[in-house]
Amino acid sequence: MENNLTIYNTLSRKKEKFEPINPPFVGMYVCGPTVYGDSHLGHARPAITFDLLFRYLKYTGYKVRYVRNITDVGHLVNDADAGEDKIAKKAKLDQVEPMEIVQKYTNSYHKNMEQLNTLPPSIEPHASGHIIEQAEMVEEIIKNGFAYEVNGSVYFDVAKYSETNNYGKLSGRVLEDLQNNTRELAGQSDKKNSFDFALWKKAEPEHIMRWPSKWSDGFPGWHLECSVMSTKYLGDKFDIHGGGLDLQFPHHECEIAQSKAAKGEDAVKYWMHNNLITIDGQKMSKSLGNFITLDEMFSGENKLLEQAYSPMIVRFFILQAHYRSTLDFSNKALQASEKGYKRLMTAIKTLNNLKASNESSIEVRGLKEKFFNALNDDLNTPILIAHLFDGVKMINLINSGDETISKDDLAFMQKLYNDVVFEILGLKDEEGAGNNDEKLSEVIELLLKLRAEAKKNKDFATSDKIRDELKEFFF
RNA sequence: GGUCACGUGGCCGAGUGGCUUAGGCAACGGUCUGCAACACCGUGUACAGCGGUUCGAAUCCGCUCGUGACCUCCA
Repeated sequence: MENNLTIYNTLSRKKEKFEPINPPFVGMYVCGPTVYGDSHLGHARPAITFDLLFRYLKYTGYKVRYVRNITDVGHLVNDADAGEDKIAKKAKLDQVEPMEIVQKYTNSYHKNMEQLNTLPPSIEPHASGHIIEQAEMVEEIIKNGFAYEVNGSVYFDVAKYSETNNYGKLSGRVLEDLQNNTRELAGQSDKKNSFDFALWKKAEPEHIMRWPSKWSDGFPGWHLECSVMSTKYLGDKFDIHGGGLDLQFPHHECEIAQSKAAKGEDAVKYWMHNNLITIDGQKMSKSLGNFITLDEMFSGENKLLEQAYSPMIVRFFILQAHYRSTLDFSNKALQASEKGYKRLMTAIKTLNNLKASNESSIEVRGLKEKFFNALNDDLNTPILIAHLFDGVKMINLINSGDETISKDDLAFMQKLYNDVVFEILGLKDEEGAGNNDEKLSEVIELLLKLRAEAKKNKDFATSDKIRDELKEFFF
């Protein structure tokens, strides 16, 4: 499969040519959500970034298996050693079964992701469905001498691992620094070193989510599920592992260590990290409480929001920034995206109705190369979108009669825009007030037709009435 | 405190040595329109500060200031 894609590999801190291990197949694993709350704007970013990559690789012709997990075994609320299960905590509050929480928020995550027009992953494994495999990996790691058991819990021995491996190579951390800087946690710790991390945790009596194992009734460590489920479905070596920048350390660093300790070789070829969405320059996150849920974005029901922003506006907003840059949320920025997005959609409609001439007075073929060069440069969607607007200008000039386009060139443009905007960028036209009620939009069409007729007959009273009343209903 | 990023015009946001006046939004001027909205065309302002390297730096190096991320569950 031919491609000129380069992607930034966090491991090497450089852009590298993308060469699959096993073409035409591509294996891609992305860290999914912990399902204990509504998904927020921050969740949209990796979902859209890697949806774009998924779409583009498929468009190029690769057979892509995209795995994105659901974390539902409940990780700890606060610190590693003496916390409460996050999901169990929420369950107690709501007086429901933990798995009910899991189901509820998995459903809402799916709904939001569909609204954002992200394609469902090929496989969406749940951590709770892979307890046995996780226990097996713990055993492998113990057998290979990189883990130790204390009081029913099993910890990864980072110091031992570091004798023969470079712990910290992904995040650029140095073990000595970690030793000096890791905060002393309150309470006793069974760990040999503060930087060791749990592979299996013995559950305290009040801990609801628990599974039996040879070490204790407990639950798997937080980094283990990704190591296990990625290699289970993509093989011991696979192409791409993605996730948010905040997962780089310790989560992904630990994954690397676990996989290497268990299998003897690195599992991942390209590590990709999307940057965070900020609000007033600060990271938007659950712990800071400054997040806006996607449902709120779409409905406008949040104090920070001046209006509702439809899923495609959010998608376009995110695509207008490069995935490795921070993206600052503001109403102004969203509103700008809304206008830009509508302008693009209008132009595409115009393009589809354009009349061809005998020959083209402008050069349109060069656009394609510009579009794909941008995409190939580490998915530089802001540049791609800038070039899309170059084409928008051409389309409008042709439409106004200032330029002409040949039949072949027109067909070329139509296919190009359709492929790039809808298939690859995953945008879609949301006309009809975001309602997919076809009957309703037909009725509106009818009203608009009536208004046009009234205007034609200089019956402005009627036409203005239709306009104003429709406005009342937000159209 | 340690490690690592970043600082571009009114706002968002690309660009990493020499014509990209990137692009979007806003602003301004115009076209269209019964008025308006929409749509379309055209126009301006920039590279945090200081110093250095270079024929030439927004782009490389150093320092200063500012902001942020990670070091603890987090996308």
